[in-house]
Amino acid sequence: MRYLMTFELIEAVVRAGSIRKAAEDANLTASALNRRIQNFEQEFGWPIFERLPRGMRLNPAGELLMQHIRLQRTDLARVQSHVADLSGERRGHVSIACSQALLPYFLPEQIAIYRAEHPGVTFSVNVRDRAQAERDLASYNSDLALVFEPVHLVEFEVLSALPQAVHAVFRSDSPLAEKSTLRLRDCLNQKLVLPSSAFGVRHLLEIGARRTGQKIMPMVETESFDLIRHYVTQENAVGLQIAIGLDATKQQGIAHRPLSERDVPFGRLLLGQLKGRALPVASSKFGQQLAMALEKRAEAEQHAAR
Amino acid sequence: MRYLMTFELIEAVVRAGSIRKAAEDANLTASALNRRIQNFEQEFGWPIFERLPRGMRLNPAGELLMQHIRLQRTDLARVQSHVADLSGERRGHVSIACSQALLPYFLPEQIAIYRAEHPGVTFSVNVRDRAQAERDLASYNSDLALVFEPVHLVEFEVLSALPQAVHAVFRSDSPLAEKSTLRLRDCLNQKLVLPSSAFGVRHLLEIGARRTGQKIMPMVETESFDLIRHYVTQENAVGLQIAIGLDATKQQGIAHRPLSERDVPFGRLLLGQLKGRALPVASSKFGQQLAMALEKRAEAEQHAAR
DNA sequence: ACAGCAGGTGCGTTTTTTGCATCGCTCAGC
DNA sequence: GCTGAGCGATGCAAAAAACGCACCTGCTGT
Repeated sequence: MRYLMTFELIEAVVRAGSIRKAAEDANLTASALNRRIQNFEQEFGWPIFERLPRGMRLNPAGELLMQHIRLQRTDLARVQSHVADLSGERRGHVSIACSQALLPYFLPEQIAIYRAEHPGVTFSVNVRDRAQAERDLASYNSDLALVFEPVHLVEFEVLSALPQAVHAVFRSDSPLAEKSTLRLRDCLNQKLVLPSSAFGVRHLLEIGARRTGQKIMPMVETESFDLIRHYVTQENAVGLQIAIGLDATKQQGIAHRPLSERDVPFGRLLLGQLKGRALPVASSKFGQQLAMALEKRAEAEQHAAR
Repeated sequence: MRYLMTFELIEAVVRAGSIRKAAEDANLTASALNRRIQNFEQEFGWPIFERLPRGMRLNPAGELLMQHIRLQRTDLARVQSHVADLSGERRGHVSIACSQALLPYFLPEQIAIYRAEHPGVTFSVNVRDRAQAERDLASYNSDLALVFEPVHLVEFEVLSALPQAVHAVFRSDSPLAEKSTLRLRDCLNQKLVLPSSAFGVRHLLEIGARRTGQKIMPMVETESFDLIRHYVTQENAVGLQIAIGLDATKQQGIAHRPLSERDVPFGRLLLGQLKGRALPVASSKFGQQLAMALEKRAEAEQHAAR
């Protein structure tokens, strides 16, 4: 889009930190870029950059303008997406920020289902911790967020919620597999493989441990849910994570059982978008599909619990 | 804004209905304008106009684009307003759609109060009936709406509400002035000067008349509240409108009394904006001032009723 | 049949944007 | 305390984009 060029160049300067570097990235001379920015500031009415000896930095007015630029671009994308939709073939791009637990089974399956219907739609999946996922929405870097136990929930519009029990995962020959529900004390005297404290699962466990006066002493602590799932097959240990990241039928040699809600509270897996934002067609429809899938899963889990 | 020129030209074509007329309005030749639009459509990816033998009309894609254009422009105005605000002097423009009853006393006073604080802020006040005020918000033609008994209330975010009794207005020497509250039947046997049926006051009166089985037979029916107020000084007649449009201390020779709520239900005077929209600073602050003024008035009226 | 008005186009002219060379300034490193 | 590298700003000529003019085709109402 030619008429958006100035905005793109401004963003390039923000990224690069100086006109000269940005000009190089954009295949322009520094002088041309410099002039565009000066002209824009004149039209806009105020400077948007601070001129520092070592480059350019946005001033407060520039920060406000950047919000506008991002909104503008994503809204244009939304319009184009709508237009593409009403002219037949659905095209577009869906960007989703999600917790790690969604990566192994749930999201790949859902994306494949959607793309089977609409091959013209592309996806970007970004792993974000529960705080950063919300920031991603607010900066228009992601259309949707699917996160376990989000932190702030301001500017976060919940599209669907799925209660999730914390599950213990272990070798399928472990005696723990004999029970259908585990107590926290069943796990705490085992060798533990846990997510680090930035994660929602760990947060819930700490709550549970505090409530029952027990102490959590992990043997291995990691940021990788993948490592947790695989480590328990190496050593006879117990890992803890949420149900949606586990599927014993798909990984040989492991089993998992929920922890009783009496010991560890349920967490919530939330699907959401930025409050008040109108999503592009593809993102909106994919969000609806996810919401339905989550609901179906909620029913299935409720049924299994009875 | 130079980079918005294309959008303005597109709007001009939409308004004028043809390239040639729009070109004349914009001090351009038809060929130049034609090229800009063709270039834009190429960049956008789809045609946005239908080419008719008698001119141009937006196609569905164009309608979607127009929404984007309007949003874009108002959001830019919001950003500029914010920037102006943080650089000291508050500037900007407030556009408000309002019912006729606000014109004589309430709005002039409020605007004057605001402009005494912030002389850099300009206003546009548009009289709209209760349905059109809501359309004005939706099309970004007005920032705020202050309307009596709005119709749909979809996309309408209520900022403040003031219950309003219907008042009878008459010459100050009328015997009606002796009572503090009037019954509907006190008025219906007088010569009546009423707003026409598009107005909320009339709507409430019809409800009241139907409820009490009486019949409304106006002698003069008008769209001008101003005429109502002045006519009653000419002939010994009774006019009906809402309290906020009346102020006996400011117009000599007239008096007004509320109709009892038992006969005619209270209406609601609502201050609102488009749902989810972020207003420019000036409009937002003026909205807050209006809300406070309405609340103060509500308290005063409640006090007077006791 | 024809006048009137619509959008589209080829081409020369005008305006805007760009690239190059260069200036003045700041600051890290010797 | 000097120096050189890096920064933004600017004068000027070249390149690119936008524009105005003249003219085309197509449709419609009379």
